[in-house]
Amino acid sequence: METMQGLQRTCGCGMIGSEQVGQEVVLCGWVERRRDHGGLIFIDLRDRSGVVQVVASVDHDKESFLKAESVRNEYVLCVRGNVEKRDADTINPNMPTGEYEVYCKEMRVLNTAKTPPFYIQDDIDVDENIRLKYRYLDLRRPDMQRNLIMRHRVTKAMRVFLDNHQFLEIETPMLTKSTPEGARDYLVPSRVNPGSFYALPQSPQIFKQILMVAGYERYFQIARCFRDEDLRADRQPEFTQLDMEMSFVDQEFILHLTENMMAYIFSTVLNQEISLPMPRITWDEAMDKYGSDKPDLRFGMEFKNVTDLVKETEFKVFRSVIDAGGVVKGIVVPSYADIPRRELDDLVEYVGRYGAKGLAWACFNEDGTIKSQIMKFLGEDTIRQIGECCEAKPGDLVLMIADKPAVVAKALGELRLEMARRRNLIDENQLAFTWVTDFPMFEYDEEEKRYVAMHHPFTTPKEEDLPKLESDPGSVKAVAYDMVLNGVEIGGGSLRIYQADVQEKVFAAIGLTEEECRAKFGFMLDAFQYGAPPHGGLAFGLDRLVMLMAKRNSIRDVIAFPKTQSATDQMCQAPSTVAPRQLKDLHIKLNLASEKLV
RNA sequence: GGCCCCGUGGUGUAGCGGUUAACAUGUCGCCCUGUCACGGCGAAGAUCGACGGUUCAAAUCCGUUCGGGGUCGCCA
Repeated sequence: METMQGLQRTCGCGMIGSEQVGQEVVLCGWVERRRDHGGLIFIDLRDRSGVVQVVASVDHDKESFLKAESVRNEYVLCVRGNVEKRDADTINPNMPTGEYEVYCKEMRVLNTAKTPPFYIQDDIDVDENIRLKYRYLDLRRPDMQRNLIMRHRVTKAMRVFLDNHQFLEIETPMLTKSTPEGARDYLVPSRVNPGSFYALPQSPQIFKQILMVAGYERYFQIARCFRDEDLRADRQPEFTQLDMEMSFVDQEFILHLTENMMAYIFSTVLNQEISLPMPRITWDEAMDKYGSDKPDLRFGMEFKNVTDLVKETEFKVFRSVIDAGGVVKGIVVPSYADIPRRELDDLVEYVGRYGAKGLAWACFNEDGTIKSQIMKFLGEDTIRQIGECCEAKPGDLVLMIADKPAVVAKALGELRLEMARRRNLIDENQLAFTWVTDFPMFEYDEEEKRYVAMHHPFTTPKEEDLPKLESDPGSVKAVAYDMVLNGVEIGGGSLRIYQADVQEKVFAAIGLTEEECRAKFGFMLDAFQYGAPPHGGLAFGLDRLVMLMAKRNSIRDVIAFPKTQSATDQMCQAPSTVAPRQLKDLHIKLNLASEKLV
């Protein structure tokens, strides 16, 4: 094996261009491919900047040619040679550096490599498990490098923008106090305090609010957060937020500032302009029209409420739903009146997964005729009225669900998305941002039989709803907002409560006693008695944002070392058992079911 | 906790009661001076995730289990 002694890298492989022609360069990188033609060997040399073709031939340098014969994929090389423009008939138009090549004068094999389990290139089709086990090879692939480079550029743009707006980056603790409400905490046992545990933060929420009390006025942090819940394609047990908080501002200021930041990020990183201001929709309207608090606005298909048209019907299915306080809503699928019967059956099953007990359909055929399985119950006139209400044109399909409002929202909302995907109605290049505002303050938890904070209990209720905190908590709206992009929640926040009497009422509404409040966040309530300024903020999910910007389907593709669905790290095999001595130090005694003991 | 999909040479797949377990690619050897998914010739490489059952016979059927993915619940 050789060293780089005496050689200094001059540029990246992907940087080779017209300026270097005729010059001697020193390149370092990995062998992507070797093509051996006998007396002439081509090596595609790759580093972070890209790939360039290195030529080793007996005519130029016998010694490096002999080394090139023994080189294999992913060997680490240092090459000294001259950059030449290729002859016109040997140019490779598929390669950014395809007009040039480097004639090898000296080759050093800095390291060998085992044959990798998969090719280090884009568009590979390899089991995710293998990719995660050999993450260092997966990360060597150009598209993964692009993703992580993009992630870096996004965080850099955030820092530049926020610094320009007088924000300070301040770190908050990783070892902190377990908070009630919300997700399960990851716990860390304390050695010096037997029986006590730290929690890893679910978010820096309380600390950033205390920083406002402490007079820092504008704070941000690119913060790691932890939640011990089940994983999804867009959910990891540890993830990263851009966390922000600011004092002496109102909702308008926060929305304006952060949407400008988002425009700056997209402009800087992707060279894409976002038109501002972003559209806004209230939570009530979003639920009413799209059945979701994170509507995908890249396409229409808004819900139409047809309850009034069918409320007098004798049709038992609708009748009983409406009598029980339910609604009947429909969506129009454009130009799909000729939907196959089999697909309709399939859709019934699809909405069933989201709790809908059935699916009513009406095909408004091109020739003016109508086909519907509920025609015989409602009559043609009513079906035509439904069509008019939904603004269905000839050739369109109307799909309807009758159920409790929450079930209609969920099932019809998912159906709307599914039909848009199936009918190819989504423009993948569109960026549909929207703010969703005026979230409910509380939602009712059926399991615990009490109200819980929808956002978190430090969110301020809308001023005009304060009188309803005790009498009708379910109707209280909060000064809370989410930023949504293409149907994905990428950020959310609120104005916070800074007055003790309001905070007390909110705690009371979610059934927290005074003692519980003291025990859980007495320190925060204390802090707020020493001059808490009005403040608010929000947090962006960095992983999801970068995932959307990089057009990936999973946040695992924009996280260097992600975990699998069972929250394990396939590369380093975490979590793992520990030595009895470590447990003893931590005062921990395991109590595993006997069959799980080794 | 529920539901769905996947697991066969290094990698990706085919095979779905009896096959010499097939194909592509990679790997190794020899040849090749303009390739770029180079090419030609040859070779090696799998007890079909694991365990148990049914059967004369199991990669194939059944059960259990492990691992991966998607999703519902969950995720203030």
